[in-house]
Amino acid sequence: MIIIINMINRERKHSAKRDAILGVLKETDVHPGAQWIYNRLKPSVPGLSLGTVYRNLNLFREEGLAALVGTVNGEERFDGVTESHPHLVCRRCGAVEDIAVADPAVFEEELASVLASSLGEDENRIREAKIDFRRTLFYGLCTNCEKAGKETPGDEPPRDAP
Amino acid sequence: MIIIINMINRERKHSAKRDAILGVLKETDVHPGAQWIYNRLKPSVPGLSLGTVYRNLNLFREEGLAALVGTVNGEERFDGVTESHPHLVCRRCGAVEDIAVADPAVFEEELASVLASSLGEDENRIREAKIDFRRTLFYGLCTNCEKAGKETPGDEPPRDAP
DNA sequence: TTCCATGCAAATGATTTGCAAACAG
DNA sequence: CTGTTTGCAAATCATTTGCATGGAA
Repeated sequence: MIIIINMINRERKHSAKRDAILGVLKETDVHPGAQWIYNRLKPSVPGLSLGTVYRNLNLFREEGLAALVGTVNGEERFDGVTESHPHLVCRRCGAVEDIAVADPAVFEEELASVLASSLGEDENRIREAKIDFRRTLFYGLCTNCEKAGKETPGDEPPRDAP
Repeated sequence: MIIIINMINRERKHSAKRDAILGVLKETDVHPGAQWIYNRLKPSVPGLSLGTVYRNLNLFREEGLAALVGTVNGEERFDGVTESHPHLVCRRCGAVEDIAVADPAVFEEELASVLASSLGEDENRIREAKIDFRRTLFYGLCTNCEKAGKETPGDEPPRDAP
């Protein structure tokens, strides 16, 4: 006899604020953190609170509607595009950019096979089975900082850089 | 005429605590955070304070004696091996393991060429010049959690996982 | 009605920092 | 001596959480 105990039956209800937060995340390409989204939305959604942004971002992540790109300067940065793809983190200003690979799925496959071929065969099979997802961050200068020139001071490098 | 203004002439002085911290970091393979190092050292170095661990870890990073692997559950994890190489982050317990590739340098080269071949030629040249380093994190089950079986509950997945 | 969603503020946790004392060169 | 390193505690900063209220089904 199988007893399914539905202890946590979390039915989602509709919410305008939730929609707004997800909307911003899907529209922008800055890979924002919670505070950025909050600032962006505050004017148009007066009653909004920062805690709500945090709560919903975590919901989105659990539901697979959003992905975490990584931590930059201690702040978690999100992506409305959930398909795994590579990112560039600017070592000067901390901006996060998409790296426009032709086909993200192909890119991920090739990543996986680079890993596979770098491992011994035994270890290879072991690892293959265990790995769920990859996160590839490249560190360098974003397009803006590139233009500004390497000498421009002012911004500190992200403290999360290697 | 060249004038070198040595505004910040930070001469490093010798310190037993500093040595101890770096020593632990070089000896272990757990890719520890500051607290772990502190706990490890506290018995043998009674006067040690957590702030000192933080301060020295940051020094090591600036000097290239240590590298930041990434953030797991909000905690920064360090590596005494500074040569760039791939890591596995356990999605159950948050452990960080080295992935034993045959030759890290070769692996990094291949990563770079996967990226290069996924970009258009123009974009390729642009990106090549800009990227300083890569950080590749793989998420899955660490060796211990693999053995323990997928059913074992108890640990939450790292909240920094994608 | 009945839960879910939210605002608000307090709580948490990791990391940083200010300051005076201890210490290395 | 002089400047660096440290302990300690307070300060920061991002994120989470408790609780009472508002809102959706």
